Amino acid sequence: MPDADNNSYPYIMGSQQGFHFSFLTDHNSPTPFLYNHPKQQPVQNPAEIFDPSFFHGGYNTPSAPAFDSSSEAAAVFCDSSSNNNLDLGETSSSVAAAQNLPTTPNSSTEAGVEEADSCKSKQVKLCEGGDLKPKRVIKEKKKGEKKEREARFAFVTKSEVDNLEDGYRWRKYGQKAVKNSPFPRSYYKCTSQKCSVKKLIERSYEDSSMVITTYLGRHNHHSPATLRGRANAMPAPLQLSQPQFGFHGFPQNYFTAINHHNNSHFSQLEINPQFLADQFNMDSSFLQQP
DNA sequence: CGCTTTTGACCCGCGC
DNA sequence: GCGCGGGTCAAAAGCG
Repeated sequence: MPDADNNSYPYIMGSQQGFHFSFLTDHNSPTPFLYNHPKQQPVQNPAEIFDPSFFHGGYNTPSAPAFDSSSEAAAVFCDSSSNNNLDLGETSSSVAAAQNLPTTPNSSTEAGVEEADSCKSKQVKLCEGGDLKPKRVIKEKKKGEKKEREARFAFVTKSEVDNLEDGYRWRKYGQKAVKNSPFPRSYYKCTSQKCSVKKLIERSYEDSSMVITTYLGRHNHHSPATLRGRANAMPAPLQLSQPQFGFHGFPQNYFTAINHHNNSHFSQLEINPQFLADQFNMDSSFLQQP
């Protein structure tokens, strides 16, 4: 990994039909293209993390509102798994770091706790009243049991639309102020039953025209858009052959670690042009290094 | 009426 | 131990 202080971002860019991509990930990983925080365990299955199916409905859908010919899209990988906690913030902070975004404290705690709630105590999770349902069910967590970190994938898109059409249906379940950013982060879950994929969306503090989208987990079902045949609404999502990507190992030779970001948490990766071309139905000749 | 969004409270890991 | 910050829950409100 030469040139540890190379701060250029992105390293690899590609463009076609008005779209521009860039890729980035962590460097502290046994496998170059995996995000891996120094405190986290190595990722076991790279294929679980890099799931190109996340591109569905995105980069090859120039007629979709968020990806019309006037918009640009930059992609960022920021993947991880096998962590003992679910630190979603890691992703966005990583992305922010990748973009050299400054950080400031948010005001999540300035909202007072004036309301008289008998559930105030963190130890007492039940509301008053014997037969009342618990206000929040605390899942039993075995001691020493490590929570699997979900596969994650993030990219940055230049768009006026926050929630980009990706062919899946999402239900918003939260919104939080982001440290040092005037823009909140929205939390979405896939509405499909038994699918626990989540999506985080926030707008870049540095460039408000850029939307940072982070996916966590893998869909265990097909895109509803695909099933419903929305060819008229938008071009068919990129179809990727599962045997190549999903569960049988990722073709590592598609990537080459080049260097890592100056914050020492990132690697910048060279992506095999042919691979990218294959995935985006592009002519590999368009790929170029900045 | 059912689904989604909003929003404040709660949970929890981490750094100090 | 405490506070911060990120993530999640769930009741209420909104909407088609």
